[in-house]
Amino acid sequence: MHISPDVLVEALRSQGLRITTTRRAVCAVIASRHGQHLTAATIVDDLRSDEVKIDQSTVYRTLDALEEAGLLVHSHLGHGPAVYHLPSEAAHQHVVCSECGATATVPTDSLSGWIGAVRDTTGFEIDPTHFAVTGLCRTCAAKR
Amino acid sequence: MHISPDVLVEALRSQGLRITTTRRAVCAVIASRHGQHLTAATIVDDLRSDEVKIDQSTVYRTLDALEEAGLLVHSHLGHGPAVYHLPSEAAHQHVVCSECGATATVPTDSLSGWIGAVRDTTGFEIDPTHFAVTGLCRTCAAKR
DNA sequence: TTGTTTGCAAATTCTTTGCAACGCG
DNA sequence: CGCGTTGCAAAGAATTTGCAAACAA
Repeated sequence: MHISPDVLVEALRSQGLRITTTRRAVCAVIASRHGQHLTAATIVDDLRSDEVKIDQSTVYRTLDALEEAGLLVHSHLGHGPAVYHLPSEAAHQHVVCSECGATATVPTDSLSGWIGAVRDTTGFEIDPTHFAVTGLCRTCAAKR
Repeated sequence: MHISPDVLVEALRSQGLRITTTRRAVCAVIASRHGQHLTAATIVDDLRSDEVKIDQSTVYRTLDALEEAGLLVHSHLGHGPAVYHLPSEAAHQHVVCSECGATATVPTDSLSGWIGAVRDTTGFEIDPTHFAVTGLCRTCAAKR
């Protein structure tokens, strides 16, 4: 249930990218908060409160680099910022309450039948993890 | 396969809202382009080229009013602006190609099994139409 | 008249980009 | 040293908001 920042750093290196202090720092945050819904802003705040000086554009660029290296994926939970996580945790579909913002996840494989049907009828190869679906959580649905 | 602008206008009236020239104009565009993927910007452009002077903020506010009246729904096709359509056409799920932006739709009822499973396991009542799912269209998938 | 709407401009939110200075390899 | 990276500031895209003037009821 833990990942070492080094894995991320090494992957950057193997892509021919330079290992800088800021990239190390971003990798450290991702590793330490592994499993959480990380946003670019969260990372910036985390680092700044750790007295690391970093610009948000650098964070976005580092996140992009990690994503191109296949070490990170992001998804969009309704409105608001994109969330990043390790691909190993990505085999789930995000479900967000449009009323209160609560989130839940369901295993993506429960959608495999539907994905196959879409492929057959439209030719689209669906990646259900990139965007969340919205709905109402139990509490908000009850209020209606 | 046609809707009269009057239906929309009357619905606004029955909500206690005032019928103004601009609201009529927005309703007219929605009615005339019924079936298409309408964005706020499209409506503004349409009206302006029809020599109707209207501000985008007014369009957004009118769209909100129509949506609250239950006459319109919007969904998010990946990045980019929200698209609006009549609820009668809403019983479909949007599928967008993350590479080229091509869209397809699939009937929502093909997802009903999954929606039921999500309700049972998480308590969430999913509205699959509000956000599109992304993937690769046949052409872009073939390029990989 | 009076409370609702409108237009305009400015603010917001999230993300990207141009560019000169910086620092890894 | 040279080119990839960074910080900064500004640009962008989509949408929202504050406010005084305009207008429907």
